[in-house]
Amino acid sequence: MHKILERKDYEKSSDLVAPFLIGKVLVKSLGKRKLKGVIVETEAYGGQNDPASHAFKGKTKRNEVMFGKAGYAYVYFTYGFHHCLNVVTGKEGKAEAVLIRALEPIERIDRMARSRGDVSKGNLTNGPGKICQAFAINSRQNGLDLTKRSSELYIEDWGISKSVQTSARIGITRAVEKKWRFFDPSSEFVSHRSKLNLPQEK
DNA sequence: ACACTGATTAACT
DNA sequence: GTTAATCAGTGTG
Repeated sequence: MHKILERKDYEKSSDLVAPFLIGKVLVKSLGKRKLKGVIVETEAYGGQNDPASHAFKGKTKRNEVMFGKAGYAYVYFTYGFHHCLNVVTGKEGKAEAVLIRALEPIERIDRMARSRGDVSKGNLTNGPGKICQAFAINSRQNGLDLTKRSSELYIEDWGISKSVQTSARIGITRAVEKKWRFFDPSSEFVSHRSKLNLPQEK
């Protein structure tokens, strides 16, 4: 049995938790089965001191989960279409979170493809909105405790080691100078792959 | 490979 | 009324 991440793993600041989550395994129950994927891309968001964070302007109905304890899921709906999955980090009240941006699918890939409309494997989970569609994550999972194995959503440590590179965060208009995006440069499942400016590889 | 755009909704100002 | 931590499709080179 793989080790499930505990509360204390999430209680550090988001810029530490974000790279820590690279190589960890996201598990989502769907019926009797479990969908699994290795996290290959994350972004850190600060609280009221980060202009790019949803929490920047204080607590609202939408972001209230961010102001709670670490280790809970913050799922938000955006652009009229998409959900995005975050994990609350840091001390209670600081409203920090880590956005899960991309995964490498490893279990129940067929089920993910069905949810996604049978796109190619490389396009199943290479973006935050795509992950939620493939894993059937929506606002019902907002506020879930990720530190219990009985939860329908949690993260495990399989001891997978990955290299981690940083860059500016994607899709934001403020605080663009912060290098708070973390990803595995060798993974084909990272989002915006063609814009990465990486050395050639297959 | 790149730039641009429309889709569609909840929550915010 | 405006905005948004996105995506898929289209057109161009």
